Amino acid sequence: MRTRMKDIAERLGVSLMTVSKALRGHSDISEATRNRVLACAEELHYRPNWVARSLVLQRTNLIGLVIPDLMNSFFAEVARGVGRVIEAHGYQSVILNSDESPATELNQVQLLLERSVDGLILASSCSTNTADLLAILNRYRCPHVLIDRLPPGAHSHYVGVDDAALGELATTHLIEQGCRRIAHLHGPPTATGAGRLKGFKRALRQAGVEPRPDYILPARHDDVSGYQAMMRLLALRPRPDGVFCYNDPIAAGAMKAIFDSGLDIPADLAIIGAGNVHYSDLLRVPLSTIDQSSTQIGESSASLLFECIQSPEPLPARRIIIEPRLIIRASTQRT
Amino acid sequence: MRTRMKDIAERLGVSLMTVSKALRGHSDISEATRNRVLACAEELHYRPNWVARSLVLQRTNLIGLVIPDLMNSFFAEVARGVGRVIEAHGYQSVILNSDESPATELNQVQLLLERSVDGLILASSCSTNTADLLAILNRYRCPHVLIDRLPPGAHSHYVGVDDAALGELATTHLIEQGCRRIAHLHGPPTATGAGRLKGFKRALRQAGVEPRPDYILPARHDDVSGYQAMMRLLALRPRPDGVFCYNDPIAAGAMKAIFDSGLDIPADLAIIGAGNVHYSDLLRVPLSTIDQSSTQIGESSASLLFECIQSPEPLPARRIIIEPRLIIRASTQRT
DNA sequence: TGTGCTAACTTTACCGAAAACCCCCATGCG
DNA sequence: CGCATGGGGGTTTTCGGTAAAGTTAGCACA
Repeated sequence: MRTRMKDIAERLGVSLMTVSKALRGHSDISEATRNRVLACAEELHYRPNWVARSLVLQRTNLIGLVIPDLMNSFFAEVARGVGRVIEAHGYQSVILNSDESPATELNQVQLLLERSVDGLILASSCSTNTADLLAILNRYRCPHVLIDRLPPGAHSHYVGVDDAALGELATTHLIEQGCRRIAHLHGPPTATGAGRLKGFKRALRQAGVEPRPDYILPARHDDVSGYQAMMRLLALRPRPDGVFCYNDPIAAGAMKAIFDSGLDIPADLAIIGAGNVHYSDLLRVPLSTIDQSSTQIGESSASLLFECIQSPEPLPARRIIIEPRLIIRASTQRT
Repeated sequence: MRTRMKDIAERLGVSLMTVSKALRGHSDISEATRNRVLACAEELHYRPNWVARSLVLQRTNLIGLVIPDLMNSFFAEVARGVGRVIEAHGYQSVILNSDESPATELNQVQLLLERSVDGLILASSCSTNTADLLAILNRYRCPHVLIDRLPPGAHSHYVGVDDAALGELATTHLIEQGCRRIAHLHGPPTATGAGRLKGFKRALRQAGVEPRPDYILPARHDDVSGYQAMMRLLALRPRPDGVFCYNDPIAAGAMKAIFDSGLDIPADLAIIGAGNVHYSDLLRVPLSTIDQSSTQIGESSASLLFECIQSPEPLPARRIIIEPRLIIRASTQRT
């Protein structure tokens, strides 16, 4: 049986409250008593029970982290960044994988709130139907920070990259590398996906090229879907000579499709992704990508969340927008 | 303010207990009363408070998952497998990254136990000094399953691959591919690392080759350390012509080192890893590896953990050993 | 001698839910 | 009419800890 404060109190013949105060270094306990309590606690291996403490303090020291895909190294890095910051504050995180499903996500958020997590960091897979999600978040008045994806209509704290700028940066780079028939494999229909698509189109128009609808195809979010989408793209005539992919896993899958078709990267097609996952550099052809400072997103969102948690009243919504950085590797270097 | 059962009770003019029973479908509440309670709960958006429930039920519906490196897709896949099983049971997981540090891990396990998690799944980074860890686990009598790494002296439940068999399988494959000067980059000094090393040596001796000590070098667990270790290996004369790497990230880093040195894979050196992370196939040269059924490890360990949680008394320690499977790709195909 | 103050504890209330146990009244039956 | 039965609910205690409000003894001071 686990030792409780009560056990220590009985053993020492003092009241429970004395033990409680002594353990927390309260001032009105004598040095002698405190030492007796501490020694006894040590001897009985006393450890506080966080559930009980949470109930009375109305604080669980737990935050929820909901992300769409832990297998994507981008989000794994975000999680690591979050973990580093919160563990330094004595917090831990419940990490949930929504698998890009808005329904699953809604359910997971609901459960986290029932658990009374002190805060929430959420990379939402919601696209259009965000009302329910936002309603729940508001009802619980639970501090939360959205990351990577900002659902339309949300006026929450947000940390992420400027997606239109990201799309423009990637696409412009392809144009500068001499690509003329540029395609886009877009991801899930989130604000992030929409922003990148918008930047893609804007860059093309700025270069005097009208985006071709048949060059814009949906993928999901993983390499398998990237492979499939790329195969369909390769069947088109004229074939694209450059592809901007929503993220690196899709780009990696797309590259595999290109090799399997006997084509060359970047000679036949240039490829660029987004996210700069750590293995991009190790791929068959090192992948050009747009860095989104994944670890920094994690750390910043966690820090921001703590400000919210510590603030007695809600803070005005803050947006931390990270500048996308172009990482040029072999997959786009045609010269 | 969040709705409590008490609020419903007051609003309806019944006792708190009536509400509690009605919500849980207890038999001694009339249909009429139950419906009134349910309607009111709906109207006030009542949601149970899990902290309070945990305190009285002595059950948090939370399990702890401690892994050495979430950035390694192998462990991300394990986490996904665990998540799938436990969420179906209404559980969630607190995921912690020990970063291959035994001290961090010990601390994290301690904290999880203070949180009264109902169970623990642990891929321990402990090598020699496992006494503290095992003592704590035993003291709390918290059901736990070790995965991937079985510390010496532990008589806990375990799910993992037969590491000696894995090392032997990988090394034998290199021998069969015609490699004669075979090196090994071993990982952290865990039982897993030791087992793979043992299998490596055994395979060599079976082929009548005495393992050369200078061909056995330590790496940590990530691609960066794999790169560095490989660079040292490449400086040796005669140069190895085959390398078995502790895991895929190390192998990926090693491959990069080989390319950076202007050598060819597999013509100059054949490389094999372990873990079969999902991007192995997308690397510069698709990586041969040993599959460890990561998702299955996650699912099996979670299922086993639930058996422990549900069993009134401790189950005899069970070991689920998964057979390693050889995945042959280009990095070892010399013919 | 009485008063006030303070150090060092103790008591009481509470956090939100669940379980054990008690209670009241209607009904049935001999 | 008296008693057992049971449906439908209420009271109290418990979980392990915290906060605020007592309580007691000892000492200083007028």
